[in-house]
Amino acid sequence: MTKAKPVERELSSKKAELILKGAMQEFLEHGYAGARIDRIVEAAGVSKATVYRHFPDKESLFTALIQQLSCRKNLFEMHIQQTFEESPSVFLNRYANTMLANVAEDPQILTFLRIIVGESGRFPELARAFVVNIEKVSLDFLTQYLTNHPKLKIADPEVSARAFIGTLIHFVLLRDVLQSGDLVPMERDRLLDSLIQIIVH
Amino acid sequence: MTKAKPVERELSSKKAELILKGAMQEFLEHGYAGARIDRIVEAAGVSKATVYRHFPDKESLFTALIQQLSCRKNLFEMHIQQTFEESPSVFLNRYANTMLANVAEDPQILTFLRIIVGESGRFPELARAFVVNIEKVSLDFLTQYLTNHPKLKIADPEVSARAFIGTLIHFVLLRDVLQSGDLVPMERDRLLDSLIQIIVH
DNA sequence: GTCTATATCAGGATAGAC
DNA sequence: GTCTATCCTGATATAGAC
Repeated sequence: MTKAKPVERELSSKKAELILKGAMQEFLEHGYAGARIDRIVEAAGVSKATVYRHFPDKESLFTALIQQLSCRKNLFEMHIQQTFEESPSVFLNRYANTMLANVAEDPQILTFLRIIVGESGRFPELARAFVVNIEKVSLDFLTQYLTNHPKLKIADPEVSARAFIGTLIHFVLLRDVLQSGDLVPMERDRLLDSLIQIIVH
Repeated sequence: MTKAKPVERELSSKKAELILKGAMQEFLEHGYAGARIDRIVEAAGVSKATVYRHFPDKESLFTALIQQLSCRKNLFEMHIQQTFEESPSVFLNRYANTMLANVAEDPQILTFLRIIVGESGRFPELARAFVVNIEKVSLDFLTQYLTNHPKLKIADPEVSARAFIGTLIHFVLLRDVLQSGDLVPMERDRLLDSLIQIIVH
């Protein structure tokens, strides 16, 4: 033990970040089986050998990328102000609109959702990371809110939270993910207003 | 015009059915890009050339198969008795349980859902066929029911139908598709009972 | 550590005999 | 209409120079 290493080594070198960045667009656009290492190489501007020096194989690169994305994408944007002085209706409306706005302004979220669901049979760990990092966080937060707000007397807040988020996810699924909003038309504001009425009584 | 053909020709020959059957397990198991024509050939017990004589290419085979499945799979089993003598709570409970039972007893439905969502970016027509044949049918039916049942006075039945089905789909998505029921636990009967309370007031 | 060059093999699709 | 045999492209992964 002559000399301590200054820093153990930052988790990913510059090249590794380039690779992950290139891999992101490739996997999101083409899915796992459809993704081509050659295109990742080209997008990242590195050689193929470098990719394989950083990641053992295609599968590892894929899971590393999606795990990272599950932490970063915040479908519901949790930094929302939560004050009990505000009426539940107003808060829930802002909460839902924030979520819908996130989806609208970041189309990558849609392809991310498609991948998570589409590959959930072959990569269940990725699906579970998504649920823990995004769905569970949202459900727990909303359950707490519905439980604790002094103006609310909700019989089963956990189910109400599920109904609220489930309806929103289903709406996004039909309209944005499956691109079928015209086949089952529903105006956003009408859905939110009526839904919130149902939830808060 | 010497003699009329006895029957114009049934839509698909025996071989075509074998091919579709083999294609079903292959596409459902591996997705579009991951599916291998060789394995379809093997499963169907025909030669590769025969496949290409019936279907121009892999994409046509895929869309033909999924379109067919969208007509056959009846997620919500529409043949439910709809009588207004029965209370809404009982009916909705049976309706939801029928849907959940369908999912439980036919695991192919799950892989079917994964494919529809996963490939909805590249094959939007398939997603739209699914929405028309399954989602829209269910939403319209339930909207009618909630509108017309004499015991119900629902402010916005269309939204209530969306909330009901959306919550169920979301439940199936988390528990069965994403295989994360243990991460966000929720007992089925509790969800149904509380949800129905919310919907029918 | 990174590149160039290549091994190895499997994919979708087709030609031509029968 | 169906099969056998094959073409050609492009995939993942690695060897070896620098």
